Amino acid sequence: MSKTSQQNPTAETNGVSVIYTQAHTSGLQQVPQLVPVSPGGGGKAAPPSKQGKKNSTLDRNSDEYRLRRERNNMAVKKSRLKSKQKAQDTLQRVNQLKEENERLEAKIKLLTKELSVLKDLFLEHAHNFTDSVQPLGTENTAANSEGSGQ
Amino acid sequence: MSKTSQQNPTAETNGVSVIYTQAHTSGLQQVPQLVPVSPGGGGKAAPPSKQGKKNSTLDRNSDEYRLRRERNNMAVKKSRLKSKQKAQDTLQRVNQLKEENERLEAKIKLLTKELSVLKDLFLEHAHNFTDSVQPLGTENTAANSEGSGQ
DNA sequence: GTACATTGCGCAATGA
DNA sequence: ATCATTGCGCAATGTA
Repeated sequence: MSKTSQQNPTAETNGVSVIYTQAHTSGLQQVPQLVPVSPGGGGKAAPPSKQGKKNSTLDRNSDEYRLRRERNNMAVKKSRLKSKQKAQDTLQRVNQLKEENERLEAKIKLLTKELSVLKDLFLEHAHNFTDSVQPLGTENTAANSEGSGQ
Repeated sequence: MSKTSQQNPTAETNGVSVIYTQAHTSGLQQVPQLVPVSPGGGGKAAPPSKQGKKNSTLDRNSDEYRLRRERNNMAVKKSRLKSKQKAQDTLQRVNQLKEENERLEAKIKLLTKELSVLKDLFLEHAHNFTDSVQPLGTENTAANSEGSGQ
């Protein structure tokens, strides 16, 4: 169910993303200087009207912009890694708990059996036991003290 | 830790994505017909060389393209929802297991105590017990049958 | 080969 | 202003 491929890490998938990640640093500046609406992902680009202010700093060509983008990309990667790690941990926790559960159930089974044996032994010789005890004192036989629990 | 905002569902975040999701249907067709390298997300667009074949059907203007894209977008959304659901289920499973664990531990505690009481009782009257039993037969006293073995 | 499912990635909005 | 999260769309890849 998938686990064998997983695109290239960091680098590009075909040979373009890199350009945008490093281009501005070198002299490649192949950035489209006339992008109409940004065909890419969740990106926007140019609200039909209203661009007479901070556009200078926010425009795609700005170094500021690229810097911000790159930093955010790092943050995103980091965050996603963390998220995946957490998910994996949770999954592991489930297995851990399942194991412990089995362990506990086994122990319960054992204790229950042990208890049952002792109780049977008690009943089996209850008469001899009480016969020999009752006459001597007035002690509590407690044959039913804790019964069969909850 | 986030849960209050969550951008607009389906619709746009600022007023552009919609164009790409529906534009071709209406008459807006503001698609950039000269996109150089695709400034968007993981998108590529034009491997420096080699485009003399299926580009006609794959080009951004193609209705086929938009159809495929839209379908994939749906699939992606669905897949991500499923993924999140699963994660949540896993988390819930953890809590469930933790509860059961506590329940089991409590039971073990109870059983242990019960057993301890019975054993004490046994030892307390062991002599009387054996006195009355041994003479009759050669039965196993079993006072240590299961000991404290875990 | 088509259709859907997953996954890595970058963008932008928004939370902290 | 900085980083962290999150919804979203794209494209590659996997699966049926």
